[in-house]
Amino acid sequence: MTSLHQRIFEDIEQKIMSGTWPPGQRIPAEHELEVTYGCSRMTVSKALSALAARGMIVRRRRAGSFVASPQIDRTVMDISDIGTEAKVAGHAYSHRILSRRIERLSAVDAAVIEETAGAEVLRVECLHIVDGRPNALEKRMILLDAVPQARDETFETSPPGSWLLDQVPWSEAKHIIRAVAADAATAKLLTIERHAACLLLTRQTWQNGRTVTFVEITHPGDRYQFAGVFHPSK
Amino acid sequence: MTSLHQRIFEDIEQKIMSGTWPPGQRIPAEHELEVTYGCSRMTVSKALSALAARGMIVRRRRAGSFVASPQIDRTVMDISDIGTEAKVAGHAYSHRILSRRIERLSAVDAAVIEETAGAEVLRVECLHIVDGRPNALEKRMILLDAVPQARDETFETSPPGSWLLDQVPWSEAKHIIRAVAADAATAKLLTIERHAACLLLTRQTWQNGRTVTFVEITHPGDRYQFAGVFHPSK
DNA sequence: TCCTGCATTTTGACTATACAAATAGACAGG
DNA sequence: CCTGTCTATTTGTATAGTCAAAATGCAGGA
Repeated sequence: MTSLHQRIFEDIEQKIMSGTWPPGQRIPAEHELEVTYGCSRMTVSKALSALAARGMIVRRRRAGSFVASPQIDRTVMDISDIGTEAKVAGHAYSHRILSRRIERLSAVDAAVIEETAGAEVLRVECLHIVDGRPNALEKRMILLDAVPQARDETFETSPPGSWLLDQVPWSEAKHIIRAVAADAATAKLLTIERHAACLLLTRQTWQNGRTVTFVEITHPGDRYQFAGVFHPSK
Repeated sequence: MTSLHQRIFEDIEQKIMSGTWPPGQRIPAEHELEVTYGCSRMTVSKALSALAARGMIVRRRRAGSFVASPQIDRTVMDISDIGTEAKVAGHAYSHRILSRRIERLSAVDAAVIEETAGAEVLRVECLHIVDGRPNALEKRMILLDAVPQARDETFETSPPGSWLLDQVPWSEAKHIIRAVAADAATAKLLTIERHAACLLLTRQTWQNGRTVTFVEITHPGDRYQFAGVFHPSK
């Protein structure tokens, strides 16, 4: 029922999503795929073009086609500092792990993320510091079923978010953005006043239908914003 | 330098963006475009497929290809009520125009939206009410150069946002989302407490490089959220 | 060693054609 | 008038080629 170019598309997509073909991996040339799928080059090309349009692969003449690096954050929107427009240049970034423990998913949490209660999760709290000021408080759950290698990870060298991006090459994500008043603990950590307006970003990430991680990131409202440009073309 | 299918794509896109071909308009069949551009059907098809992938046109066998309805809000993210998950069914929606006046763009505002000072703008303030509760305060500027027909529009029957969607078929948009504390006036209008956390959505919309409108929409933080699902595939 | 130019590979663009699938609209029958 | 059928149109998918453009990596020369 599904067309051939669609099947090829999904086939390769699956290989990329599952990590079988990691970022940077070279994809067989059109001519090779033409043979493996027993079809014409146009059909292969159509599938690869679609993958390129989605940003999953990068194509370069003579060099070949390569699995692109995942950029989940970028595809959604940029998170930029309100004050400084010069966001590209020299940011002093650091992070601090506040807590880290393994526990079993409570019934309430399980309902929220729509997974089965009792599953082992790694809970991490992390404070992100940019140019000396705390700019985000991250509360994360990582499903150890999906990412077993997280069990022994301390996240000291690289924060949970970017560490996960390396471990789980591609995924599906759902974002929710809300405005909330800071509670006492959050206010203290972010060095803002209690009840100050904060941006709360919630992101749940799946890989092949299984929840990988669920994270709540609180940004001080007066310092950060989400921005996105959406054009029909280009 | 640009490829032919790309030229066809841009050609048709321009006709749609400018409103020459309004939503619902039927696009010449592939066979006709094949003649007008003097190329093969495959090339035309590639351009039309790309337009369909971007959601600018809808294609149906035997019927033809049609200009799709603009859905700028949808392409970005859904705005959903936090409380009720049953958002599809019976919402009692109404709006109230709080103020409406034509003035010239101040130097400060001109700098913000990167347009020339002195341009005539229509300023509208509008309160959106859902199920009896105010859910958004909208402060909008409409550039009368770009939308002259707004001069005599009262927005009583249809709020500025949806009215504009009808007038300006397609556009480019930039969104910024921030968390802010409600000031006294806003709090009163939205019937929330002063300093309560609010989601502030700022959107600037262009058509063919000219600013059409600039709007700030304030939502009560405890009642509303922005949500978006982003998947690499499908 | 480093630079330059060239050959070869790989993607990009396009043509011309063929058949399949869907369905709008015309037409016939009750 | 309603209903089912048929047909012509239009898009969807695919093949099998050609020529062009890019650029890698090698070979040869300074």
